[in-house]
Amino acid sequence: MIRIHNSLTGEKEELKPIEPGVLRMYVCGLTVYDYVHIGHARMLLVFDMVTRYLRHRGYRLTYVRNITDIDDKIIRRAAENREPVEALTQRFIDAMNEDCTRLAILPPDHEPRATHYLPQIIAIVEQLLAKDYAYRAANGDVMYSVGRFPGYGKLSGKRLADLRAGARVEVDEAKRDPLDFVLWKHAKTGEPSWPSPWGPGRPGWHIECSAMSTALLGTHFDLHGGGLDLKFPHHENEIAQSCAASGDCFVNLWMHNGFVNVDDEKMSKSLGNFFTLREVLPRLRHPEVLRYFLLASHYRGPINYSLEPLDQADAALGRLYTALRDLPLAAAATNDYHERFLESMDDDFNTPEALAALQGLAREVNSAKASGAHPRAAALGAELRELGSVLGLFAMPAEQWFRLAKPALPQLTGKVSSVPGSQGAGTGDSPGWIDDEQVEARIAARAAARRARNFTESDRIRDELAAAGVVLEDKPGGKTTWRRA
RNA sequence: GGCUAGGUGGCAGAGUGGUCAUGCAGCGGCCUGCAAAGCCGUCUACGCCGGUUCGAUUCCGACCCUAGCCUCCA
Repeated sequence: MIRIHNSLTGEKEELKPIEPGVLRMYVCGLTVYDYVHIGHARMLLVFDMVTRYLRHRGYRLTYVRNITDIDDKIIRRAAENREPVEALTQRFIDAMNEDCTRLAILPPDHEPRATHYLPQIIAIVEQLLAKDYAYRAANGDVMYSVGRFPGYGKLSGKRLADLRAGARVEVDEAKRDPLDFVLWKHAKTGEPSWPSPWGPGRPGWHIECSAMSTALLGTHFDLHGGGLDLKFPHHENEIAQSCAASGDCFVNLWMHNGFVNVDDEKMSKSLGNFFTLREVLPRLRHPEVLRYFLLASHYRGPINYSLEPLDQADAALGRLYTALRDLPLAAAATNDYHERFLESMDDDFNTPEALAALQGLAREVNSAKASGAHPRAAALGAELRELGSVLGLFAMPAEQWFRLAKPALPQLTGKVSSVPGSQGAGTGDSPGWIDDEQVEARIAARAAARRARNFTESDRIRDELAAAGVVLEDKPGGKTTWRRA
């Protein structure tokens, strides 16, 4: 039984598919006017993990993650760059896809773009107008009338009166109620616009998601996700729009992932303290390190981006790969750790606990190896690899992991006033770098010295390699393996 | 001000009414020519004050502190 924390009720609930064996999930994706930062990466990764796990559990899941490719910031950025909106958005969509590929984030089944769904958006606004949930404001915008929707505030635990009292924004003249939000913005000169029954304009942000989710998943589906910051007002508004338009109950379970913080402060574009994936990834041994780091905390809690935990993730993942090393192929064994892994994941995707199970499994593998129980080690190792892959880990053979070096680039931390470039990235051009063949040759020379019991010489070679970032490990039987530090 | 999450050992981070999270780091041992890796063992914990209880880090209440949302934001 899979239990998931539902933001709507604040409690863990059993996952009950609307249609047996089938799940439909919509996740609010990115607004594309800049590169993907670590906060985005966490959201992408969390729902990638959810997707992988639910499918592992046998559900036929349809995963939709939208792209907002028209909004104020996009228009502003395009104007600053003196480039067409479409060129800007396409550039960053391509960049996002590249970043996702690097992080082994599976593509969603559908990735709708707001500008491709104008007819659906217009249709749902018309429905809302017809049902009197919306009105045409004096300035030409179409507004949603929040007061007309009884359930407003349920998701975010807010009351209309509190919201009105706490309103810190200048009340827009066009609004009947300060909490009303825009469904359709009338066109301003020089801005992209589409024809509509209310004249040329463009959609408001919230209505896009209602239109796209309904178009692709229907008026009632299982799961809806996104970052915690979207809970209010974005998701609250989505509920108001979709429920009012369709009369259906929209979404069963709402999931929200926690933030990535820097110096215990939220990382965001507006605060200017964000790190893009393009800055961070070249500083890691492999993107899997970031995946491990993010999975090592529960998806709903905050996570603080800093160097030490990233190094710890590197070491912890390396430990897993060490267990996987030098194992023949075998059928996976099932054991207590397998059970523990599933139980942890079933319990609201407790990935830290699931990783602990993988670590326990790794210890079993190592013990079996040490005691010479090779078939058992191989079977447990196969199990470890299989479970890890459910979390998107172990994308490469173990041996390959140990050929990767931890880049010697300055790390990104603290407030970013000026972001260091990623020049000098790559493993091949660090000072003192020696390639794999040279390493093998030195190891052969050392082996000869050791056979001659010339330990002065063999230790000299080992020190020499250590200086080049290569660590040797002598195995029983005279074999020597190596890894990059 | 309103609402919502949190405060766990040197670090990160799970979890639980009374035996173990886990990883990194430390220490001791085994292994090794010496190392490294691995294995075994081990030391630092549950914000503060009360209450419930045979017993609370875990339940309840007050307090302190932190973050987030209430405005675009994963």
